Amino acid sequence: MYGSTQVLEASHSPGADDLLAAYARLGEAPRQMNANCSLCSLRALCFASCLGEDELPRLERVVSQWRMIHRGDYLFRVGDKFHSLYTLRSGSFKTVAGHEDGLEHVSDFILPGETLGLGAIGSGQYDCDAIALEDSAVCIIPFASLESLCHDVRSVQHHLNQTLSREIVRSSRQMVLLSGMTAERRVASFLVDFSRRLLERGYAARSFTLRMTREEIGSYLGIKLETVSRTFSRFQREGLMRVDGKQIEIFDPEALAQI
Amino acid sequence: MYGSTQVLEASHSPGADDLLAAYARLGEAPRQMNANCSLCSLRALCFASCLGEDELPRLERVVSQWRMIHRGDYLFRVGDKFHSLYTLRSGSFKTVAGHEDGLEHVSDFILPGETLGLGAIGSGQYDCDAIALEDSAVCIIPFASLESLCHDVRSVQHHLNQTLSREIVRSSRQMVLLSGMTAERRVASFLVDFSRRLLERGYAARSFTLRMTREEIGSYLGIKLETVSRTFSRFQREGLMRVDGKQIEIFDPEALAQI
DNA sequence: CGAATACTTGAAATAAATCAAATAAGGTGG
DNA sequence: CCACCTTATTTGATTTATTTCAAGTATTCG
Repeated sequence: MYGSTQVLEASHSPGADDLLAAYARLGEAPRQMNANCSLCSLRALCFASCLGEDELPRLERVVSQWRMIHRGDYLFRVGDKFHSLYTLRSGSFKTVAGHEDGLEHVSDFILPGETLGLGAIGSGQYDCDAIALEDSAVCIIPFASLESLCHDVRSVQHHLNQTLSREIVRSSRQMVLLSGMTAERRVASFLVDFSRRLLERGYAARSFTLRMTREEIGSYLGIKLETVSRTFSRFQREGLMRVDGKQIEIFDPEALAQI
Repeated sequence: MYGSTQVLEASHSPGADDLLAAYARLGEAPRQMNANCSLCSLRALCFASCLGEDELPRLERVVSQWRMIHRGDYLFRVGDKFHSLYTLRSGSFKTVAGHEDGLEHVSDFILPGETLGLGAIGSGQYDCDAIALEDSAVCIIPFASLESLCHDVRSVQHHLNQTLSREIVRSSRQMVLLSGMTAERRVASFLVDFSRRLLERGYAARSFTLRMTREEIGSYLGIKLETVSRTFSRFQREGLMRVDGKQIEIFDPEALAQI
C-alpha cells in the first residue's frame, strides 16, 4: 500500500504469500502445496528465526507443506489425533476449548506467525478446536520431524521450549484478567493487546478490523456480548476509540492501557 | 500408616524424604544438599520417569542439589533471573502472578512431583512468585544442564515438551472455569481436581488438609473468600462434604463433579 | 435482494461483592 | 504451657456490576 505501512486487509508480503491468499480466495487451490521458508515474510516469527540461511533447507524439509482453510472451517478439533503443529501464514483463527457439559470458551485468537496445536504435544490429542475466522493459510509442521530437527539443531529445540513457555505465560496473564478485572478493563486490555500484536507483525496498530464477533470477544474475556458492545460504546463516547461495527480505530492507546 | 494408604500429613516415603522433611522441620538443615534420584519416591512423576535405571546417574548429575524452603518463604520472585526449574519433593507451594497495578492472582497450587518455573524458560525471568505453603523441599534442575541432557537423551527432551504442553492444557482448563462457571461450580471443581491430584500422588483423596487460606482459594478461583466459605458451608449442609477449618472430608465426589 | 446473523441499547433481575461483626484458630513471647 | 494478639473463618445484610430479557437496527453473504 503506502511504502512500508501495511494494514491487515492488504496482502502482507509480496510473492508466495500473495499467491497463496489469491488461491485461498478463489477456493480453487490445491488443498496442500509446497512451502518455501526462505521466501516467507514471516520467517522472523517462526522456527526459521533461530536458523541460519544455510540451515533453512533443513527446516523446509520438515515444514514441507501448506494448507488453506476457509472461513468457518476447522483446522483440527478436540480429540483429533495429534500429528502436526501449524504456524499461521495468513488470516486468523480462534481456538475454542470445550468442557464436558457444552460449556465453551474461546481460549485464543491466533495471528500470522503464531503457532497452533501446542496443547496437543502432551496428550497426543488436540485439546481445542481451531476455527478459521477468515480464509487462512497454515504451514504444516509434522511434530515427529520437528523433534528430530530439535535433536540435530539445538537452537530449534531452544525455540520450541521458548514457544511453549511463552504460551504458559500468556495463559497466566489471561487468567489474571479473567479472575480479577472489571469488564471495562478486560475490554481495554483486549484492545491494547490486540493492537500490540498487530504492530509486532507489521500491521497497522491504530486502525484494524476485528475478524471475530462480539460474542467471541466476550467468550474470550469471560463476559457477555452485550457487555462488550456497551463497553465499546462507552469508550467511543469518551473519545478513546471509534467503533464502526467490526472496524476499530484507537485514538488514545495510553488511556486505554491505564484503565 | 495403614499398608499402602498414605495421607498428606504422613511422610510419604521412607528414607531420604523423611530425612529431608525432618531437617526442614528443624530448620537446621544445610541450605542445599545432594540429591539422589534412584532413591526418590517421586521418580515416577519427574524427569526420571523417562529414563532407564542405567541412565539415572546422568539425571543425577543435572539434578544434583536439593533445597529446603520454609513456610511463607519465596523459592523465586517475579523478575528473578532464571537459572533452574524446580521439582517439588515434599510440601506444597502457591504461585502468584502479578500485574503492574498490584492486582494479584494465585495462579496455581503445586503438589509433590510437579514442576515450578516453566514460565521462565521463554523470557529468562520468572513470571510469578513461588511461595511455600508449608515447609517444603525442592530438587534444583539447572536449565542449561537439562537442555544438554535433552540433547543427549531424546526421551528427556520429549518429557520436557510434554510437561510444558500439559501446563498449557491445564491453564486452558482453568480459563474455562474462570470465564464461564458459577462460583458454586468453581469451588466444586477445585475440590474434585485437588482430590484427584492427591490420589494420583498416592495420598488420601477423600480426607485432606488444605494448606492454603480461603483467600488464596478464592484468588485461584476468581471469587472472594467469603464466597468460598459460604459455598463450603452449603456443600456441607447438602451432605457432600465435611468442613472443619482446613480439614476437608469429601463424602460424595460424584455429586461434586456433576455440579 | 432478502433471510439470517450480528450488533446496539434499555429495563429488570440476580449472582456475587462489599461491608460488618462475631467467632475460631494459630503462633509467640513470657 | 498458657495467655494474648493476630490472622483466618463464618455468617448476615446490603449494594452493585453484570447478566438476562427484550426489541429494534444494521450487516453480511449467498
